[in-house]
Amino acid sequence: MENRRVRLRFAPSPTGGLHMGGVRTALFNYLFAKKHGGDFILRIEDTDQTRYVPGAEEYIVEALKWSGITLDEGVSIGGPHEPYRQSERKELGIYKKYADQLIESGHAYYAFDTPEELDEMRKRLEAAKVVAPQYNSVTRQNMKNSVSLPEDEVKSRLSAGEPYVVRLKVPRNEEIRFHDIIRGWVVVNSSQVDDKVLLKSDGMPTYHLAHIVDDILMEITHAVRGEEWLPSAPAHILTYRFLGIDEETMPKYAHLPLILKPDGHGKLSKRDKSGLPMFPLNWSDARTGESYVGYRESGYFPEAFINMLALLGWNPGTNQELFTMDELIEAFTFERVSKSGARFDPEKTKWFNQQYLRKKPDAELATYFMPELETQGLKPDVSYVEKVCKLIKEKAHFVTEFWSLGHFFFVEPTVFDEDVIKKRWNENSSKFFIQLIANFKSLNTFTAAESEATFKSTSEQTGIPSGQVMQLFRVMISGAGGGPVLFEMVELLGKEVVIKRMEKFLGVRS
RNA sequence: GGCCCGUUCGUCUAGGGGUUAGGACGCCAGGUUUUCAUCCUGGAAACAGGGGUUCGAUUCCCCUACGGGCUACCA
Repeated sequence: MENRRVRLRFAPSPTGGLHMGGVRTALFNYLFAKKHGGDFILRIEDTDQTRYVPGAEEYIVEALKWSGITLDEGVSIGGPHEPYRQSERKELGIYKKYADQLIESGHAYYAFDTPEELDEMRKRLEAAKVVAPQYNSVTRQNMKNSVSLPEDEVKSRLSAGEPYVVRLKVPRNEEIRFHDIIRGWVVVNSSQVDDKVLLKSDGMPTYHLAHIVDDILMEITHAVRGEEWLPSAPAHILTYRFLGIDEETMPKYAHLPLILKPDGHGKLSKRDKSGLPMFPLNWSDARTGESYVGYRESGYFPEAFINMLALLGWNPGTNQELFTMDELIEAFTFERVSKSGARFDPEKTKWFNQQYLRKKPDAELATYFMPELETQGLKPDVSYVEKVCKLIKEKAHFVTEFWSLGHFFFVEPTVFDEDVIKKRWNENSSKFFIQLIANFKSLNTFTAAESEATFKSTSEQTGIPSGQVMQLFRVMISGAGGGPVLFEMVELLGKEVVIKRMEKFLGVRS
């Protein structure tokens, strides 16, 4: 074990868009693999034909790519353990072979019960107030399977082609102990574990068999998954044992705490009242026709999204909160993953994005802003857009806010903040601004410092305090009462534009 | 119902037998920016409850409560 290459997999089932909880699971797998110089693998667990959703697999691949989680092996890129899709592996007879092995060694058995009979059994047990109504070492005796039925009947049913499932033969009363990297020792009595279906009647394996077989074959060293798997982990441990795989060789398990809804109760669902995206990318479900917004389309940077996710249920033990992917890889350990579920905070999520927005070079920001400007029918000079970005990025949380924050850098404002005008405008105002226009006109250069100095001197000259007119000035040239640093904004707009807007405003108002 | 997992400010969390229980988001106040935002400073804000163990428990143990998960031929 110690000298084996570290290999982790993310193994989602393509039953819909990958939601953010899934991305976090992928991320923790990825971080650990990379920290230990190992491999990160994407395997698709599409063993449930009835829940397959077209496009889901492609979505998963794209979402991981956008998130900056790169694959070493798996669906979409291939690798030495192909195929990476369980439906295809099933065709190879891989799972059947292991199921047969378990039957031969007496650790699994055939069961011929119909869904109706199973249903009936559960109802009967419930009516009898049985504490744990399940298919297990006790109840299997009364069902139709190769444990309860005479051998020749089993043979004839089998040869008649009667549908069957293969079930794990869980022992009666045995203590199952296993070590979880996050939770420590977990002890469960085998009487709490039911005889899980390993192979379904359509020949497909269930998750319980498939993930184990594939983890063995793909030489997975650590199985990291959500807490919802904790109750079935004892069955998985048992299966490894029955397959003759010792504790040292089987993957180490780590069960991650769940991500909880930002408001209300329960684990994260597909849609949330908070209005925050639950998916990394936009997702429209071909099956249900429903669509969901993504973080990407809502203007989040993948770095911010990942950073936020990483800190949900994990912390570095220091005060550092902003991490690049490389820093996360460096700092990540399972010991610092918390045991309790984490509810995520929409406000903090926005804050992360803001932090990244500020760090981005203006030139990069401009490339994000440019397409928006083009859809507005504008063809501005790139260097001008960069300067605009420099000024407005301090005000924004998202690039998607740039247009509403900075449209006046490109087009004349048409709406003006009437509240500010009502509050500040008086009989002195036009006097001040007429003088200001005259003073501006005499300026040869129009830097922020010069326009500001001129503004002040005009205030002295007219005896009108600048506090009374400054915000009005802002409204005149931008329409809004708030915005970027005023005189920087003035410089960028330029003398001609500023004067023109002031004159126009005064013309209309007075 | 049963089983499993969990429980530190509103939220994410650090800490750990003796601490002024630390940080971040958000919130509030003051300062800067003669405006807004930014920024700076400060503030309010937490160990679920009850029993033990101990000189001393938020920290260790037990119980209760609460929260979450699972309880399919779904993953």
